[in-house]
Amino acid sequence: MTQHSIVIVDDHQIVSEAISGLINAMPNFKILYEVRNGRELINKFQHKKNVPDLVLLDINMPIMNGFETAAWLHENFPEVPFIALTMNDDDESIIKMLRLGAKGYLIKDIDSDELLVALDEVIKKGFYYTDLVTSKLLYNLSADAKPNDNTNLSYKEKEMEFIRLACTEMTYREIAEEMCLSPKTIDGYREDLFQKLNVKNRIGLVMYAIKNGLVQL
Amino acid sequence: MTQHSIVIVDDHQIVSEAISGLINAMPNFKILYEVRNGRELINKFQHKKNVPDLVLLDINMPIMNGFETAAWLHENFPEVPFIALTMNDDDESIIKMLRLGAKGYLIKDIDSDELLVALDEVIKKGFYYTDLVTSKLLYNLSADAKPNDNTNLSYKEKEMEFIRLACTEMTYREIAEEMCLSPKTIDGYREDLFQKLNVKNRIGLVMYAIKNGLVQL
DNA sequence: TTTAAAAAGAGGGAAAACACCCTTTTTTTA
DNA sequence: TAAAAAAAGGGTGTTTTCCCTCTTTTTAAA
Repeated sequence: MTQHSIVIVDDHQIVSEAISGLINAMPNFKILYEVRNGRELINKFQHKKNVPDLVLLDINMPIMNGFETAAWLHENFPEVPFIALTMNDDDESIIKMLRLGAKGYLIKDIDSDELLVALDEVIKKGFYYTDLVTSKLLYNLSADAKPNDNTNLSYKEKEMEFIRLACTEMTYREIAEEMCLSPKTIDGYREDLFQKLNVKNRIGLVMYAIKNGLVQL
Repeated sequence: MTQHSIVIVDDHQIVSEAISGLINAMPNFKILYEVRNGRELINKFQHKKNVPDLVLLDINMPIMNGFETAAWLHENFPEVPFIALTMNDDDESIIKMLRLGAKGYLIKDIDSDELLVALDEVIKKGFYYTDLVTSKLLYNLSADAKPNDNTNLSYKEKEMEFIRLACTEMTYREIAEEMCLSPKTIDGYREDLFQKLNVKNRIGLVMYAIKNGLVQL
């Protein structure tokens, strides 16, 4: 039986040690070493003998976080699979990690059995995606298929009207006329929305509106 | 134990019967009826007693195919889950079906055990996605993995690059820097494209790019 | 029912960015 | 080597963006 080497990237020493012990207890896996952030991992990887068969990666870390580390890994060692192992269970983190090439995404409260199954699967078939991850993927897919799923962020009637018109070639002056409001009022809508949606300019607003199905194509 | 009712929509009588027999052999499932296409299913659904707990749906059928049927189901009976059970294993079919709300996607050469597992899972937790499906979802997620087939539409490399960047919040000055060109050259690209695509301003360009799949969302 | 606060609408002014002319230089290529 | 294409520049008016302040209307509380 071949023994597979694993590296843990996590700044929480307790967690890191616990996982380490757990994995070392298995005959077919062994922890090569543990590091506290991405920067340390990069240093280690300079020596070929320090490149493991798999990396377990936390997200929240000082100096170089999980996303940056994932990007670096994906770019420089695409043949080394990594699994995100983190507390973050928000959509953005999951999607972001998957985009960055994560072969699995585990929430830290999983039981040890599942972790070992995940390691096994990733080594054997290259990936291990839980139902949570699958559902995020599916949701991501249907994001534009469900235009009227904006119940979380309620847009007022006028605001929606403005957003729709902002996605056309009309100038704000023309939009104001169309909506029977002063251009200055429109200016107010614009500023409010930029702030609320965290965009810099009208292009950003348009892209947001499209990505979130606020406008019909 | 509750017995769950299942309906098969498939024009291949042999397949339909085989699956039917298989499922009826299980104590917790029973086939309510079989139909040969979506139109027949719609007719059946007019009576409330004919609405099952789950639908098994083929894609290639005469009169009303699987996609149309899926769309109708999703629209009119969103509470009735359906699993696509088909020969098509191409990306488009899978993605399309998932978009239409399929709770599972099975290729017809699966063994009977897996079909029963799938039925169980869909009834219990609402969905059952195989590794094949998951991998398609993941593939769909990665933007650069799906090159848009507009390469033939005479957009030069630089032009495409500009269009992509024009769909971000970057200013033209920043785009110029990113592309290692003078802002004035970018200005030229812009004017050419406005003319060529018959748009008035950057918003128009962005909308054109999105509508024509020139940019990935 | 009055009153205070919040929200919507409107405005002034100014810098930055966008859009549109037209001309010149450099590079490609036929 | 001449023509075409790409890159770059000059100048200018318009639009956008981002500060403010102010009035009117709605809403909610006293």
